[in-house]
Amino acid sequence: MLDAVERIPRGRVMSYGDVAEYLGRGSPRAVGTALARYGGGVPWHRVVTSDGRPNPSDPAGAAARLRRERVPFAGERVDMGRARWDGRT
DNA sequence: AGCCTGACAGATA
DNA sequence: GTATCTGCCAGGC
Repeated sequence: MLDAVERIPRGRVMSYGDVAEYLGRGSPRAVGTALARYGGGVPWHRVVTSDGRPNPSDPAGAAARLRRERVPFAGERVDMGRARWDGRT
């Protein structure tokens, strides 16, 4: 479950729905819940919403980390389509 | 089992 | 652009 998030390369991000799809099971909510409960020790800041907005919990911190990792930003949002990771590295 | 809540997503107005 | 509705899965009571 969380390994999917751990696999997200530097400079890329994945939406909750993408993680769920990548895992092949669950739903964005399940991913969110799982991360909220067991999300310790994983680059949770690389998980964003489908809009490209960082985590509702720590948007500022996540945005800062993402910027630091050269994640393509589009204003306050992450540039999905470019930063979105398919899972093929 | 049923009911409520939550780090979500997509459609519609 | 925002606001609302519905579907989804997991966890707590």
